[in-house]
Amino acid sequence: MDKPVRVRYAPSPTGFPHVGNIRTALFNWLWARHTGGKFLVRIEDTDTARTVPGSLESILDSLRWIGLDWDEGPEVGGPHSPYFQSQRLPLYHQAAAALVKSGHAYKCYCTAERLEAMRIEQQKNKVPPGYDRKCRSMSDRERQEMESQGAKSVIRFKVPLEGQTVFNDLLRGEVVFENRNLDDFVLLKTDGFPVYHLANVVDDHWMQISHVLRAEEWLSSTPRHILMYQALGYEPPVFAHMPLILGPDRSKLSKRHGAATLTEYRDQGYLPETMLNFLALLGWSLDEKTELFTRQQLVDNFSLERVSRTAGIFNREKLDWMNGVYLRGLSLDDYIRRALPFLNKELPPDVPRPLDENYLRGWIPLIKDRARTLAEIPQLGWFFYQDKLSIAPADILIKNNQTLTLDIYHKIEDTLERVPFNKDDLEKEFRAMAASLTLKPGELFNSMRTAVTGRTVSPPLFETMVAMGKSRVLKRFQDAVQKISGS
RNA sequence: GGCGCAUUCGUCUAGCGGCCUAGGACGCGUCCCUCUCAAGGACGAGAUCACCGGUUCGAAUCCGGUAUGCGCUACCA
Repeated sequence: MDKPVRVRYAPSPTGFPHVGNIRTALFNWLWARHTGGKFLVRIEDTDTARTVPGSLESILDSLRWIGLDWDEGPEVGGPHSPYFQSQRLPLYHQAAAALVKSGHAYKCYCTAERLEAMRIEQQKNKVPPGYDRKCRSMSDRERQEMESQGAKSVIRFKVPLEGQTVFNDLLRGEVVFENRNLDDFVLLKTDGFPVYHLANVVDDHWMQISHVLRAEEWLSSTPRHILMYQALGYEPPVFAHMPLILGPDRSKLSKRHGAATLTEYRDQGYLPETMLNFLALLGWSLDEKTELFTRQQLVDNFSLERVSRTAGIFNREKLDWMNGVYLRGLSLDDYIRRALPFLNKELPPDVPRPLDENYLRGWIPLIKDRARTLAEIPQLGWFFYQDKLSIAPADILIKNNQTLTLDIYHKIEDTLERVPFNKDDLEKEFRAMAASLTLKPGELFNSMRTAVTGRTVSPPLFETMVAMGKSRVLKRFQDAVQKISGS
């Protein structure tokens, strides 16, 4: 009885997809994979004026990056090719012609200027805006007249003047619209391209879409679509309107909200598995506690019934936390492989490329648990490469005493020469030194940390020293002695 | 303005009539661990469930209204 599940992600190439767009794609994909149905991608490129170069690639890249593979669509084709609306124009023309013929639509000759003037007038008079249906009641003679003058026309849908349009939203239940609140919207523009509503309905029909899972912003236009399905004699799909993702200011996510596109998150060092997990959880939940999901667990457990109805704000802090969790869970090899692009880009340019792999394998484990994004890794490991350190005297002087510190640093240098250069021996030796100097370990270690790393915050001191290598460490202490003397 | 959708800790959410003196997570605070920072562990602050009525023995959960927020209101999608 139930039709096979066929869902689609239908972006328009008018900009780079943000997390809200991709979340919609994700829910469609999850529903298809969960049910064993098909996931299609269809490009709604009917607005030639607003098409943004590069956005198609960005859309497909985003999908690929988080692993949403499509069964039909661009690049892979499919039984309903082509999957670009700009290449399916005859279908829309046929549908529009059929609607005109059956009396469900009509040609409208109103000019943009008249429409504009009408809107201004409506605003002035505080009348609900909308097309005034001037051309709806034209006689055949008047139409012939316009045609013979070569007047440009659009095709508008003839919305019933009364009655209600009712549909059942899977998430929101029954939604009722009064037809009198709808105006006669445009189906086909003067340039011969369809408007979203027409193209969308026609394609969803021919592509046998079973469920339309789209953002809530479309809820208000759904009655138009239902009316078209009825007029065309198509069977409507199941509708489910997903909650919006809001920016920090609680308005619909848009360009204004900064790093909102998915590829920007990639460039900022977030892992695709983080984004997949996080986006899934923004608007969907399994139970009261589970937060971490593998791709397979999401596929297994996803259900439309558990999709939230309320719009949510994208919580960057939680994203950071989750990315840290995933980062820490990576194997060292995987971690290095993913960090490499960021290291190559951000580490000092005078460090030879390719980066020495042994050296990497030495220090990366020390910062592995400390980074929350891949982009932080070069920052955290910077001092493993940068030999010229700038050091504030206050951070290196012990008991704020130059002579004492100098004295201790000479001892440190002696010790370093003498002791086996491994973590345990170094720690044992320097703890003993601190004790013999009646210093707390921290007093000595923090000063040394500054000498070695140029920072007051670093991974554990002796492991850092070992990873860095004896000669480099000795050099840094020599430099430090110079600095202390000169301070 | 009209129409629609929504409303539980700062944020994401659990809850689908009694298990709720409302649970989890992020963030925040305190403590433990500790050479610093993380990570980890423990504890804690934080929501009169938007408000007002109603239904019911009993309501965060059902109904009505109000308020607020958001969305739509193009020859954009």
